[in-house]
Amino acid sequence: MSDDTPSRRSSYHHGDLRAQLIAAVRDLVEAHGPDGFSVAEAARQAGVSSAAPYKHFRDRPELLRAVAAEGMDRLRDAMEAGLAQHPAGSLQSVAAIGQAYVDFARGGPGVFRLVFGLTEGHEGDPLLQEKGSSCFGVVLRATAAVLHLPMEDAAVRERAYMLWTCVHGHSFLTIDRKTEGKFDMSGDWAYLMGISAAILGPRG
Amino acid sequence: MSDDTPSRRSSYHHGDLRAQLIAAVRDLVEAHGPDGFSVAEAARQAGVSSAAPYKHFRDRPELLRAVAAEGMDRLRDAMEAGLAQHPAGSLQSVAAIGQAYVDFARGGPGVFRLVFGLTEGHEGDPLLQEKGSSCFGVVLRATAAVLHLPMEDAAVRERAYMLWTCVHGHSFLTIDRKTEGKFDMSGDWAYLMGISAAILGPRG
DNA sequence: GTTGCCATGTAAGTGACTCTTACATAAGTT
DNA sequence: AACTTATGTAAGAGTCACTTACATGGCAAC
Repeated sequence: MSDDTPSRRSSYHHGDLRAQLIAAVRDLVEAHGPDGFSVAEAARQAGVSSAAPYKHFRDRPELLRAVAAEGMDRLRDAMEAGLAQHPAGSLQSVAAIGQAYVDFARGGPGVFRLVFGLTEGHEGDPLLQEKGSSCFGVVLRATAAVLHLPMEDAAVRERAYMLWTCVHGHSFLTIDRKTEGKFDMSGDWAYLMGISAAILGPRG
Repeated sequence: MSDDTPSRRSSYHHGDLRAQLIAAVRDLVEAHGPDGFSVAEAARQAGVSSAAPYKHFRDRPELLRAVAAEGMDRLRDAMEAGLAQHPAGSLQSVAAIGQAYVDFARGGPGVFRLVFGLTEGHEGDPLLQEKGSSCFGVVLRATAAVLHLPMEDAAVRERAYMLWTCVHGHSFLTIDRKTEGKFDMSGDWAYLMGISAAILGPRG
């Protein structure tokens, strides 16, 4: 897998188990889905006993939550990068955020499902809640710029939420293969520009 | 649970195990999520040994698939009913389909996640694929009526797909509680009419 | 340096789950 | 009445999450 982290163990103690477990779980979730993953298998990949992970994570959900949090950071960074690629206030900047979102989902469906799937005990996790709001903030900012309105405006929140639902739904339908015979887009971009224009108006 | 199906067993054979298992699984999935469900618990609820279900379903995924298929039928019926409540070609008729979709998700998040979640081995199931297309057909029909275009028109497919993604995304974000601080709709109807108007134009 | 603390590892075990195998029971067919 | 088939049980193999008791070694205080 990863060769920059020494899997050979010089001593009794591992030294980097927590990070290596998260990496192993990410790979496993990608390979077998959030349910298919097992703590025992992750421990095996890290070369430790099946009890060792429980020194770093209270239980299975907490381990998954750590992976979800890390994934959400990557998602926000990607959205931010997409936004920065186009002039502020353009429809393209909004579509680019959507493209980053869809790419993230397609590039790692397992983690995406984990991030947005309410896997076991995510409900009230304030960390994930806050990271989610941070992602939405990017959409909010881009929307406000297009509409020439302050971010706090109700219309901005409304339109931003509409955009979010579209892109979220498209991402899920894509990775869940529910779009097979229904609508074969030549690419995501046409779809993303289409909804951006429909929801924010054809200006930009 | 259900009192119309006799759980008392007069004889060695159950007589109605298959249907009763599906009902038990539906309840369990609703109570503990698609992952929290176990075949053993379903068997226990039906009052049979833990090996009995395997006479009716090859494995766990096949049992879940049966529940998903039944759920998809209910979804299509609900969408159809929503469509019929408003004059053909009105934005209301489209919004009503969306409302049925959201209600279905909120009313049974477990089954909804099961239906649209690619749980284990759904990928190529032609039955679910076909039932999904049947659901999309309802949206397609309503969209064509609003746009005064034939169902086969590319624009109709495009707009119908956009509507689907929005409603699907809204449903998922709602049941996954990702919408907490972001956008508190007074109800779904305003949102549904909003996206219908944005995507299909303000006629209707 | 020695001593003791403590974070982090292991071994072994509990109870639950999926799914298999071998067998028992009933119901219909010939 | 005998055969076949559908549908149940009992027992068990293999896996998993998680616990408990114990082992190891890095590090601070002395």
